Amino acid sequence: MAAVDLTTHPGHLARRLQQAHYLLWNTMVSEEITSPQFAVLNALVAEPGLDQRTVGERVGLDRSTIAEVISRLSRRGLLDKVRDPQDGRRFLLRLTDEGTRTHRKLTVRTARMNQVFLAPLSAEEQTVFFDLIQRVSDAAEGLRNPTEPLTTQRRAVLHQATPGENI
Amino acid sequence: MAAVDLTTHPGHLARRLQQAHYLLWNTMVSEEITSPQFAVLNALVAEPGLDQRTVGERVGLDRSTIAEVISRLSRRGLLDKVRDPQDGRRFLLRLTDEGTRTHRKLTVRTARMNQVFLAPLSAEEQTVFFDLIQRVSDAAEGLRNPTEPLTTQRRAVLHQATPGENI
DNA sequence: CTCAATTACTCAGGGCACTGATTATTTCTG
DNA sequence: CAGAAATAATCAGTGCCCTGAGTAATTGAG
Repeated sequence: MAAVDLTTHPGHLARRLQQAHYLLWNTMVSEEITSPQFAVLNALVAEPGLDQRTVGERVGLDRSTIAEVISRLSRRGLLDKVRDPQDGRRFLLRLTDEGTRTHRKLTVRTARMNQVFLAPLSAEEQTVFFDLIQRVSDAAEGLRNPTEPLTTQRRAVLHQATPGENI
Repeated sequence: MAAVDLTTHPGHLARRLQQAHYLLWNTMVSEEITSPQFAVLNALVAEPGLDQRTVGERVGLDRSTIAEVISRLSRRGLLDKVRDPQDGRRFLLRLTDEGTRTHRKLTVRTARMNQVFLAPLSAEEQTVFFDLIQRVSDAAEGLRNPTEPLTTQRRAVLHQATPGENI
């Protein structure tokens, strides 16, 4: 009888929100190209010639995930990967014509989907929605991604242990 | 130059929010038990003896995912799975003592984590945050999960095509 | 009562997401 | 300049998440 109410758990809500979005994307935007893939295309439309790691940073994908996503996009012929002559560690990424066309097409559909997705909220509520989610995400990101090395206080916040217990 | 601003895309924000949560969960709650796994434990504390499908419904996991999650929890000895004598298709699920202990332990840590996660928001903002996310999720869920069979209007909303284009 | 539909679960397959370890290249330092 | 440290990418491993297809058991209609 010590069950908690998950509707007050932001993590659970976040997961449900993403599932809902996934679903809508699938029916309204594309079954081929996923939302993270679109984010990568979009980043490369804005800044052609970025390297893999930086694209990942722009769209919020870690080194392993971005590698997979890019490999799929490359396999589909939507982008080209060439070694940076200036720095042999990097691969420079650039959309193909097909990639650019796909991005343009999906941009339209994505806008429509966002409208449907956000339809339950008024215009002001939508603004608040964006603001609140962003603030929470940024703050959590900041906890992990220290400007200064881990402070004693932040360490305390993150790792306060239940005395004598560990999972 | 037709790149869009992803910070106004709810799907992108939802993904980032979930990533942020995942991270915090890992450092503040458990590296062994995931948030969806905790949700399942929680559902079985509230209603012991549920079958697999119903647990999935309670916590928002589809048939395939719930099967995997439950198989992991069962492998770790946190729950028992027995065939329903009344209905040979079902498996009835029940936490072991170890499962109950784990749930109790994680409940405390989860509460602490939620506090840290939501710290950037005032109390009123937190309420709004929950409300907005829930309304959006429920609405999207409703689009897919028809009470009445698919209406012409909803079909129109979901599948309006760009004339002459398909991905 | 029998056969068809439904229901619970499983399996195969594709994609996202993270960590820890490894490799290749560049950069920094003594 | 040589060796150490840092950086970009890869790989292996685990887990979540969905769809479509398949299996076994139950239910329901004729």
